[in-house]
Amino acid sequence: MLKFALLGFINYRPLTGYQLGQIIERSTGYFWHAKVSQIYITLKAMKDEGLVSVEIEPQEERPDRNVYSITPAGRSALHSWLQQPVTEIKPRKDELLLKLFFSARVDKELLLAQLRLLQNLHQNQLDEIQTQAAGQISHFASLDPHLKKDALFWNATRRFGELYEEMTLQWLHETIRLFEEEL
Amino acid sequence: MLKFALLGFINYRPLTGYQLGQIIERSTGYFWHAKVSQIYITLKAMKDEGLVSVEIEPQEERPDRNVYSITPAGRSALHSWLQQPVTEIKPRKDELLLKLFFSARVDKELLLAQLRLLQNLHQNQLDEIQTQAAGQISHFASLDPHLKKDALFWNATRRFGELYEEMTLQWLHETIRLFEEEL
DNA sequence: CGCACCATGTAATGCGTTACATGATTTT
DNA sequence: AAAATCATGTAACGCATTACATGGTGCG
Repeated sequence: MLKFALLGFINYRPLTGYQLGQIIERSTGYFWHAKVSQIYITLKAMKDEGLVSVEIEPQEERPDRNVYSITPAGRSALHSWLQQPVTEIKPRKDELLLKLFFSARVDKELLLAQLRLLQNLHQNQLDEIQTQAAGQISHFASLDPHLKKDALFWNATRRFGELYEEMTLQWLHETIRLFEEEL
Repeated sequence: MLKFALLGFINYRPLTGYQLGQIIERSTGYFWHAKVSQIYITLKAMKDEGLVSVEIEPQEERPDRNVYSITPAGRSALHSWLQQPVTEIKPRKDELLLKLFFSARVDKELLLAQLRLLQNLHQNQLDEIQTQAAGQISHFASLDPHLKKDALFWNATRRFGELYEEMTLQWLHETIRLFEEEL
């Protein structure tokens, strides 16, 4: 899966593993992520599969940069992946909900403190999505008129993140009130 | 992590790996899941750690049942895990959003068909959470008056699932309209 | 007749994380 | 003086999936 995320970005322009790490963190961060170490491993596998080609840019005083470009095979793999519909809901894993599920015997105040801390975290996340992420999208869209349509899609995913955080905040609010009253 | 999910359920009563698979599927399904094969592996590791003990119930005509019970060490591990707060938002991975992010050049009708299919899936999921899951909770709560408080927590996690599905349906609705008008 | 259920498990593979290693440059 | 940035990678470990293997019971 990470393979296709990398392919998607390299399809815009040639990139190094390091750059991919930064781009993913700043753009798809709230619905897709990867550690740089894993990106390096995956890129190497993609090269062996023929999906990308590498060009080594020698540098002085720093390790050489490995710049990856998409190949025709890579482009066709990306396209056929994009064509394939998502036909089922992939189950998620949420550590907080798992913990909460079994928390009937945990101290009430500890629990409430924990939920209030999460309110802060999610409020910050929401703010970032509404300002930084939105700004990022309009910035990149302005670089090239061909990216106008792409920006529409980037924004649709950003919008999901926004709604998700708002929903989570609402749930936290509800749950805190419930626990305050019923425990 | 799965370790604690299993521990949490075994803490209610002794269970086999097979039963755990069913229980997880029916109760925590929308925020935590596991394949039975992985459950067997994890239970064995937990036994070696001393968190659970096994009793083998011989059966005729069927494989013997391995019934796992929680040990004092297991109980203390569960408690200390429950005490530890979740202090950061674990990044999620959403295949649909990843695909959508790069879908600017995908055929409009294909895309809309795909999103409408997802509307169905999420509507079904919402229905299940509102009927089957809610019923499951009140059923188990009625078995033992000691579980009243637990039911409050089970329901809080169920409520998250409900809000999540409602939010997703809203986003799908929004996104479909946007694409119908702007593409 | 075939499928689902009960009940356990192993082997191969893939994906991901954490920690480690190197080392100069720029910013705080 | 310390931390972050640039830039790559390996090794060990943990967790998850898929496929395979066994084999009786009960339902439509």
